[in-house]
Amino acid sequence: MKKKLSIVDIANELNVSKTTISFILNGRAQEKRISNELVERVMKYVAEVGYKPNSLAKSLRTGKSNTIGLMVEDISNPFFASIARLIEDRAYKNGYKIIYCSTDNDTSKTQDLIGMFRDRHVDGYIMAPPEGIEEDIESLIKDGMPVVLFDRHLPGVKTDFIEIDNLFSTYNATKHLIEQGFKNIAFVTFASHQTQMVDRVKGYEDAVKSDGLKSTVKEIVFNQDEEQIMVPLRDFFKENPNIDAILFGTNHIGTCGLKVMNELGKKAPTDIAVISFDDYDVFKLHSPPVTAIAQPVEAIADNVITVLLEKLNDRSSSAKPQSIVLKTDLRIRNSSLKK
Amino acid sequence: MKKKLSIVDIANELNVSKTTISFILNGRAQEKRISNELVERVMKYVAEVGYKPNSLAKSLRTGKSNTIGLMVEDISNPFFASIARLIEDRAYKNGYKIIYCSTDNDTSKTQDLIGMFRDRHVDGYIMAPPEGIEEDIESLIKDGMPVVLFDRHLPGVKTDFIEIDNLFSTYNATKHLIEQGFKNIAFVTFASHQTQMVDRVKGYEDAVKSDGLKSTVKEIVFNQDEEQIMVPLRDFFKENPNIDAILFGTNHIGTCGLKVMNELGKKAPTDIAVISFDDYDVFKLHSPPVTAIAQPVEAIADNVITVLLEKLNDRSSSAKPQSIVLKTDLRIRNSSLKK
DNA sequence: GTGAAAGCGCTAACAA
DNA sequence: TTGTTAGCGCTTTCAC
Repeated sequence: MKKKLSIVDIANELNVSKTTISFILNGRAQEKRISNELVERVMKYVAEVGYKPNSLAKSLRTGKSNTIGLMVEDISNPFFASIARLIEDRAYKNGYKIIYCSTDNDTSKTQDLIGMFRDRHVDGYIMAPPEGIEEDIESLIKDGMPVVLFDRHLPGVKTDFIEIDNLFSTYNATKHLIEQGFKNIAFVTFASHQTQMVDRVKGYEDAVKSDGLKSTVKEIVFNQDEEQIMVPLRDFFKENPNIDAILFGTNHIGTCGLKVMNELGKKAPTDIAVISFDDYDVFKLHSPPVTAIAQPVEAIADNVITVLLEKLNDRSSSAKPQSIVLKTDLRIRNSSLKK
Repeated sequence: MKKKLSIVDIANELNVSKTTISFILNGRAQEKRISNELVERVMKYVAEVGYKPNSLAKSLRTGKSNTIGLMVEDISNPFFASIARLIEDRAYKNGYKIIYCSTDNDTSKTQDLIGMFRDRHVDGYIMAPPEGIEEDIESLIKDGMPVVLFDRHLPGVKTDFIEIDNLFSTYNATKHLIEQGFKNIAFVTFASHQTQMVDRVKGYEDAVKSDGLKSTVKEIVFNQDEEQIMVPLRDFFKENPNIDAILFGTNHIGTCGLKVMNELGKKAPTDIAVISFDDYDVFKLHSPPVTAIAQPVEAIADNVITVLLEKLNDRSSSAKPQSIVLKTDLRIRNSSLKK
């Protein structure tokens, strides 16, 4: 186990002061008017011995850790997993590492996690915030930490966020079902006061109401566990035999919904037409293919990281927070077409 | 933006030396025979003002970062995403944070990433290693870093790894197809020299050979991009019209395979029987449901983190590396049953 | 039982 | 143009 070289070792070996080395390594040679010759000699030696500055020490000194904290609801959910992947790529390209964690939409867990991230001196936060976390986020912002929210935002908290047009998405999807001639359209979602969920419900309700149809909203308690979602779904189907179309509010519920429909032998679209939020392989490959509200995952990730990097590079600027709202794409497939 | 308290602030406020504070905070009060009274006073004050030691400084001093580096092939792949989720939970429970990254199975990218992790002083490494990374891993180990591999291992590199019985898995799946009466069974996989892939091919070949059947292996160049996988798959189906059963070597290929079959109007199991490695919603919900080789994801994650924590807690022990091989579960569904 | 002080490796103000 | 030096906040040896 060879000992790691420090800047002092380099300085001694080259008979130069460590300051000079530091300047050269940090690209400030020009500014400090250090001779090209020296710069070259140093760079060559550094490359040769493979010296890498200790980033911990650097962080301690500069207060920067080049780390971004990413908090999602559940990293194993395909929506968040794909966002995470894209954010990771872009972050690494810009010299940032990602520490991630799953909040499970649990407020107190998230508070702990924020504490850990803070403790780790992450430079910035990207999160899909759970309910009730407003104060913690505000305190983060007050302390000058860049925070970018996505998938939802916190009304009242002034910070940047990237989200999609949830209201229009479900409105549009519901309208599509209505146009197809379905009359008894249900919306199944997680019980939640989060903005994205509230908007999704509202979009659905606006649409059914505008056509004088009955609104049937089934709210399920948030849970990662499939069985806990499927139980109330089974009940729902039994209690509402007259439903002829259903809109699922998230990919997780959509997948569980399809499973329950399978169990019960209900076929789309003949028994019940189906649309789900989010577009994944499960929906594309299903028989029949399931109509889905596709989120622009790449654009979301791009915007998130772009906004965060902007804030990171320009800490002082207290420019007005940006709210970016992206469009979704209703991918119409057989599951929602009236025969 | 309130200034963060340091141990010195606490010491001054309490008129005690920072050493004493440090001892108390690190649970060495007893050992150092510090008066209970003082301990209490310090603890009370610390709790009151919400003082948290600067972990960066602590890491710099102790060399421990309480961070684990997790390197998977692609965090957005459901297999790795679910493993990541489980590892995350267990790591956090034990006071460790996770920094993750996706290797894309790219050797030089992985080398960079290892460099970053090393630079960040992660305490331990969990990885699904790409090919050609042997030396880097060995150098990690030589430097005393705990490394646990999973999903595959590197022959010749002496370190702990957790994997599944790949050979038996595909052997068993192939046997199942043979028992069902299929005669022209193909195996479609990524071209790779990685242990898990080699074993999967071998399991398949052993099975077909043992029954005197022809072996048809289609190797596809590794790629995350679906289209790049689907193109050779389309060719394969066209060039091999007589295939009556197919075994997909990974979930990604399996999913793409189903898509191509959809395009071409080929139905399982009547046109071609299908089995895929890994068991996910796509396969469960498919019509017909797809027979799958389910990996024990939880057991893998559990074992990985257990072994790593053991090594972390007992650095000195150069106990013989553990190789844990777990069983898979062939979940037989309609896609592989002869009508 | 407690405290002084060295030092982990680095940056940057200030000197020279 | 380069070097000296003072910390960043913490742990730990050694002395009292």
